Amino acid sequence: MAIAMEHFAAHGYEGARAEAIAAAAGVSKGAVFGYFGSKAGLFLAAYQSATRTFSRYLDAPASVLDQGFFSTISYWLANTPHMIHEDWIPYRVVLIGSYCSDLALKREITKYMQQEDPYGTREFVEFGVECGEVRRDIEIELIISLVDWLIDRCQDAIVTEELDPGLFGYFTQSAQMREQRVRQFVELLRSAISAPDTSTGSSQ
Amino acid sequence: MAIAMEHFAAHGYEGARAEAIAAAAGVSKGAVFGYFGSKAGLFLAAYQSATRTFSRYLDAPASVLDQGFFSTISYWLANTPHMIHEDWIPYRVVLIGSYCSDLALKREITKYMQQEDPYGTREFVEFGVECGEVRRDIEIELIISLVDWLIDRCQDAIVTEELDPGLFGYFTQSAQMREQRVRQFVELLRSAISAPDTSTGSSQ
DNA sequence: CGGAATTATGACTCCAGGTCAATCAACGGT
DNA sequence: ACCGTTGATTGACCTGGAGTCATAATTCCG
Repeated sequence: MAIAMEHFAAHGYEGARAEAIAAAAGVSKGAVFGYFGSKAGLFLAAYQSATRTFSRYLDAPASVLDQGFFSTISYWLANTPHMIHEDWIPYRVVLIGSYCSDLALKREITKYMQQEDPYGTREFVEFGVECGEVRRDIEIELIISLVDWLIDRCQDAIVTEELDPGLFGYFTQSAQMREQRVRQFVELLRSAISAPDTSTGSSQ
Repeated sequence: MAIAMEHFAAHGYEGARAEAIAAAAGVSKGAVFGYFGSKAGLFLAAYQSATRTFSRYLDAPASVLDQGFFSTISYWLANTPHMIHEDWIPYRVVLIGSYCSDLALKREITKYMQQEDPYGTREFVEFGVECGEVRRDIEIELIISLVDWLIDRCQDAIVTEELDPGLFGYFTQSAQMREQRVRQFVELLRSAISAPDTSTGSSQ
C-alpha cells in the first residue's frame, strides 16, 4: 500500500501504472486486479491508507487543546507546511483523491470520509461546542461540513501551487504574508461559527 | 464545443472518447488533436465554454439585487436545483473540472477562473462591500475565495449526490429540509463576512 | 504422499490517446 | 485557365496500459 501511495503521489492518478506498482510490491499484476478489482479500487485503498496516516484534529498537543477550538485550528494551519513537507506522499494521494475526475470514485471517497471521519472533524467540532466556542444554533452537520470544506481548501491552497487562487503564494510570497492570510482566514471561520457570547478577547 | 460538452457530461472525463467527439462534430480526430493538442486541452476548452453559459452573480433580477448581497446569494442558491436542471450539460462539465484528477489540468482551470472570473465573484463581492453588507476589515481576495469555495461546494452538494456529505439529500430528503439547510448555510456565510451593521466600530 | 482447492502468474486482448505521411483545398502569380 | 506552394485535414497506424484468463504454483487436508 505504501508503494501504491508512492506511485500515485509521484505520477498522479492517470500517470501511475498498475503493473509498475505490482512489480514494486513484488506481486503480479493479476494479483493486484484480483484483490482491488480495478485501478480505481487500488487508488481508493491507497487513499484510505493515506488518510489514516494523518493526525486527527484532537491529536494536537494538550497545551494547544487547552487553549480552545480556534487556537487548535490555528495550530494545525500554522503547521500545515511543515506537516505536509514531512508527509508529502500521503498528502499528495489525498490531494488526488480530492480532485479526481471519476465521480464514481469520488462518491466512494465521500462515503468513506463520512463514515470513517479519519481526521475526527465531528468529534473536534463537538469539542468546540462543548467548550462553548462553537455556536449551537446551527445544525452541527452543517458546521462540520463547513469546517471540512474550508480547512481542506485552505490547506490545499497553502501548499499546492496548482490550487492557490493567488492567496498564499507558497513559492512566491513572504512567510509573513502567508501568516497574515492564515490569521485572517481563521478570523473568518471564527466569525462564521463561533458562539455569540465569547468571554475571551478575540484579537491578539 | 457544445458536442464536446455533451460527451464529457454524459461519460465523464475518462469515459469521453476523443474520436467520438470528433466524429459527432463532423471533423477528424487529427483535426481535434491538431487544434486542442490533447484530450486535456479539449476538455479545458469545453470547461471554459461551459462556465460562460452560466449567469454571473450580478445577473440576478434587479428586484433581487436591490435587496442586497446576501439576499442575492439566497436567490441563487434557492434557484440552484432549477438552474442545474435546465442546464445540466455545462453544469456537469464544470463539475468534472472541479474534481479532475490531473493537477496540471487543474492548474490551468484555477488560472482561468482567476483571470476570467466567469461568474463575476469579484465584482459581486465588491458590490457587497459597497452597499455596506460585507466587512472591509479582511482582505477582499480572501473573501472572494471564501465565497467561491463555499458556494461551489454548497451547490455541488445540493445537486450532486456523489458530493453530498449527507447535508441536502436531493433525492432522499424533503424540500423543506433542504431549504432549512440552505438558510442556515447562508446564515453561516453571513456571520463570516458581513459587516457589523450596528455601530461601525473600527477594529483591526 | 496425492489430489483437491485455492491463489498467483504473465502472456494476451482490447482499445483509446496520440502521430504523421499522404491528401486535399485555397490562394496567388503568371 | 493553369500550376505550384502553402497550410489544413485526414485516417491508418503506432503505443502502451487496463483488464482477462488459461495455466502454473502453492497450500491444505485426509
